[in-house]
Amino acid sequence: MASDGPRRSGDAAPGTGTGDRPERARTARWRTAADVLARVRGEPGITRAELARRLNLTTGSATEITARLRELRLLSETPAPARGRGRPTTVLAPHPSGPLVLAVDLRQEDWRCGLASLDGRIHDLRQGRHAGREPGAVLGALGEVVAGAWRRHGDRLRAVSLAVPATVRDGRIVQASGLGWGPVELGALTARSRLPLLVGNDATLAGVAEARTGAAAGAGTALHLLVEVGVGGALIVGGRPVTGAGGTGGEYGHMPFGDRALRCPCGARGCWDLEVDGRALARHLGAPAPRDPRTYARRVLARVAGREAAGDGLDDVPIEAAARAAGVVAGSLAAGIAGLVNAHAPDVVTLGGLAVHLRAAASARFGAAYADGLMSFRRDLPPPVLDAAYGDDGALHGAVAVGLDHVTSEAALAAWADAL
Amino acid sequence: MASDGPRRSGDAAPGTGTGDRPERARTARWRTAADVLARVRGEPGITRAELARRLNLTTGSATEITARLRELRLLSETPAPARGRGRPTTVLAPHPSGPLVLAVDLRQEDWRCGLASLDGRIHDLRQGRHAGREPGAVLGALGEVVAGAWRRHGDRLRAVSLAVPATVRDGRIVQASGLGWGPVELGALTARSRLPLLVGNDATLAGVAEARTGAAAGAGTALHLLVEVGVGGALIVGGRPVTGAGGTGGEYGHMPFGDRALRCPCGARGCWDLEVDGRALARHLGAPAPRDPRTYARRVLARVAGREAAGDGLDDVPIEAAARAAGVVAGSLAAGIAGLVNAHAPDVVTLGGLAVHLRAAASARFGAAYADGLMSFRRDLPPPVLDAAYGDDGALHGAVAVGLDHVTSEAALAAWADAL
DNA sequence: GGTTTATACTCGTGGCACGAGCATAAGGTG
DNA sequence: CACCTTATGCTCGTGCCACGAGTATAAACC
Repeated sequence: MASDGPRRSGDAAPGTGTGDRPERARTARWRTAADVLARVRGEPGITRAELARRLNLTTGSATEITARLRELRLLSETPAPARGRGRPTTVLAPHPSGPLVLAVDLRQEDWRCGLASLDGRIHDLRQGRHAGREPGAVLGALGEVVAGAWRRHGDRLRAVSLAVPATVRDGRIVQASGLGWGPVELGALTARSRLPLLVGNDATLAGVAEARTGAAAGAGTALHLLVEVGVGGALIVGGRPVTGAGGTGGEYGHMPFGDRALRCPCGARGCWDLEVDGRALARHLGAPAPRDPRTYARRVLARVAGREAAGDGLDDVPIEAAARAAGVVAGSLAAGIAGLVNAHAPDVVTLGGLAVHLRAAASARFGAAYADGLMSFRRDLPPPVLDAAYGDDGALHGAVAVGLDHVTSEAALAAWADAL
Repeated sequence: MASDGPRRSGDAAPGTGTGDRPERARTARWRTAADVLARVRGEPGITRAELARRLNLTTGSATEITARLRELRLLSETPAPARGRGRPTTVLAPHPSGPLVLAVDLRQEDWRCGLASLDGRIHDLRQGRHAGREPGAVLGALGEVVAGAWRRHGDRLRAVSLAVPATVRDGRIVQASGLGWGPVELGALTARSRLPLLVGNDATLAGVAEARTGAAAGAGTALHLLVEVGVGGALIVGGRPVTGAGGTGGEYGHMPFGDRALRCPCGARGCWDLEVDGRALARHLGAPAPRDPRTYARRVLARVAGREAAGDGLDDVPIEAAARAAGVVAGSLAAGIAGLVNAHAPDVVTLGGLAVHLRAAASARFGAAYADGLMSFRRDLPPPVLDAAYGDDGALHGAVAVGLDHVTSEAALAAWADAL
């Protein structure tokens, strides 16, 4: 098969060769090691004995492989607290001088970054506000962040993983309406350090985080939907997002679930986007289109929740009207979700951003519209719709996850070992 | 456990160990063999030298592995036609006494089946009409087919792969509206032979066939849509369909792209289903709902194409009206497809069944609605929409593909070798 | 202090792919 | 027709990995 989405190396696609040297065995050899590291990440604090059971390793193999990984500065072992009889085992943890991933979450107003070790824990969290909105200024600041981490950690830093509030194609930004950006190249961020740069959409990465270790943990197929201005999201299968050609998928807000008479800024018609955010609330309230639909929506929903703020500019909006509008919008959201559930049959649906508040503001209406939109055979056991566990931190944790996937791939482990 | 980490060749369940013995190495050992067989299937008639290049094998490894696979009755080698200088190589083909898969396509009026060898070629194609519509009668006949193949081929038969025009959950039919069936167990088909039984939706499997070796061959992400009564389909990523929990996904026809006022027999509202098939054509023509929407639609579209058949019961329908109705319906189909393309960003879209004729009957309207529904950044290079290459044979070929995936899995190869 | 239990360690074995060198079967050339 | 060129196949020693069986160890239990 041709090159495509899930870029990583040790992948599905019984396709053509990797194109590299005859180094087939060189990477294949790391298969078990990669599995071990994945397990350590999935269950931080796992003991060696437990690991061996999970992976069906004999004790001999476990001894060998942990020794190897310790030697390679990938894992460290510390005595585990005794539990009952038997010889004490050890807890597996990332090695203190093992590989690191720099995860960066670029947001509309600011950025955040953190260094992640192999267990997925984030250290050294930093943040900063954008000085200006221009791509050059923002990327300059991020470039400094990358350079700083590279200076401090040298070869321990193995990848940079970036979450952006934008449509991403082949590692480049196609458009970021929230930032007011058109196409932006990102390669400069790691040009000097030559680190692998992984770029993903923020909603997609938040979905990855939820599916791996968040509210949808354990789900084979999970659907994450993030509402802010419009709807973004991702379908995550086996922990990997389905992002399509070039990674531009996940634009769920541009399915025609809405009024065909409305033209969306994206260029299409009837987009779901227009039915579920602040713009929709304003329409239903007879107000003009808000300049900042996100803040506007939060204010309206706060009003519904009885937390009216003075000077929110909504003094003339009665609570009943706000509640009605929220109900309609929550219904549109739920109906669309039901359609997506019909099509994709996720085990769980997770909600992020405004969607959480929208549902809370009109939960009965939401639940009714959800049930009403499901095919009847799905109603016996409909996929639960859960609030995101990571809140606003999903994108950063998702970036960590994707970065570590890369670093613990067979090829990357082989490279790490080669470098001693 | 949170599905996570780099997922290897295996399958879904990224979770705990396989649950089997410590037979980790026993199956892992077959990784390269599985890759070789996958390649032989992907490129029937491939030579040994070409294979080695594709998989980055040294000539020594190629010698060893082909010898092993020949010994195991998985592959056979025949001299390849010489091409230029150099020592002649051999063509790899399935072994004459290698494993076989029985693929069965259960359709509304009849069934078809064939035996497939490792290269995916179908031998010994048979078919039969259903004597009665009752599940018992139909499954009885299919049981005979399975038993017959098992008698004839014994242990060479390694799996039965079944395509059904139904919603499938965990290998069972949930409902098959075309057949008028409710839930149906299928395990009895292979209870005696104890063969693995793989069950899939027909539209999903047709999509698999198109994505592997049909019109979408080479696509990393492909979307297949089949219109008959309503719309079925599948998103295929890396050759594997995204079928969700229990395999019930792919019900694209039940996304609310349509008129929210219309209640669908499925229980939901506004289903796309209702906008794109014979029922929609009848509505737009002011005719009562047809009893057999599929035949009705074919007749209307034949009329549009100028192939009016006497006695088709449409004598009072002017061609212009039929063309108008077809245009509206083709537009609805295209608009929905555009929405799905926005959400999933496939490399290619393939059409099956009525969808092909619908588009042909109103190609301008279809093309316009498709473009109009795309996000503007997708319009530069929109995914091509192609007619299915396999026509009505997609489901059977897809069943073959899935069956062979199973048979050439590492675990199945280990089992085949153990049985000598 | 002895027993039980769970786990770790040692070591010989088999399997696989590799790499280097040699062998072979064609086409091309004079 | 002898000889060269080219592409490929074959042999064999090597390194690496996980296995399995047996042995050793460190705790809790009695």
